[in-house]
Amino acid sequence: MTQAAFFVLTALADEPRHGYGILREVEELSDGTVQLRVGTLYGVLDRLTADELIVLDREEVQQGRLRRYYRLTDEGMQALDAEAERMAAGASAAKQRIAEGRKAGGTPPVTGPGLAGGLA
Amino acid sequence: MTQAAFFVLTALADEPRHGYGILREVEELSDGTVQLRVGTLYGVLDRLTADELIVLDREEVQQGRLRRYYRLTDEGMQALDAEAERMAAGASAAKQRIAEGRKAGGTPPVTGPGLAGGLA
DNA sequence: CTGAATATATCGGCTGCCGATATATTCTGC
DNA sequence: GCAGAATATATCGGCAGCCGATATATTCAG
Repeated sequence: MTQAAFFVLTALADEPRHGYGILREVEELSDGTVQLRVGTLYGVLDRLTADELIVLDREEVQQGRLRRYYRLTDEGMQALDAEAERMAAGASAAKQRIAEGRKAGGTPPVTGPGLAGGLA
Repeated sequence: MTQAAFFVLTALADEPRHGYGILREVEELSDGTVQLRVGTLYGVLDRLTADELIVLDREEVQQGRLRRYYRLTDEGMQALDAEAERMAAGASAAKQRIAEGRKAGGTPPVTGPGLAGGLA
């Protein structure tokens, strides 16, 4: 599962949303750190639909604008749950290793010699 | 940052490793859920080196086989830390939404200023 | 009327993952 | 001694997927 797909599923996890709504929701729920692009969205939506992780819930015409709402399937919910689990485990493993690396002495705080040059 | 890059950085977080060692370490630390491929590895290694997130630590010839050890730079450590934070936050957000979606219209979540982001 | 926001969708370029492939040494089993 | 697996490096081409640019259409603010 790609990052984009994960965040689309997450945005749909609590309630059905339409494309543009997903775009804003992803940015909001990630605190602005993830910016799902328009060009990415529809490809992801098509793939997730083909994989039956989401389905077209309904179409509404509101104020002259078409809104196409998608929602998670049970399979999509399970996939998201599993992926969230993997991500949490990965993040946890990384943090643990960072801590181990710091105390392991193998990484002396190299703020001395090499840092003067900075980036090349 | 791609998934592959994240796991390579994680594998290097506690101590320097060589390519083949990274391959096995990623599989082990992810409990077999992530399988970093050989064809993926060297591209990732080159990119991370170009970005100065890792550096070539040393080269050893052990039992006739060349071992090329890489280690994290300070910048790489910071990047990994930041990425782990983002992943933890993403996983946490997903799980929270799954719960909200399941109870579907229950008590609105009172997420105050201190969001449940799983901060370290 | 213009520009921004809302809302949909497509296309081409580029990045990046992965299977296949190549090379070389050591170790295990027969 | 030889075959096959494991260790260890690296490259290449195909394909999937992200993203900027672009197009269309309506509503709202100025």
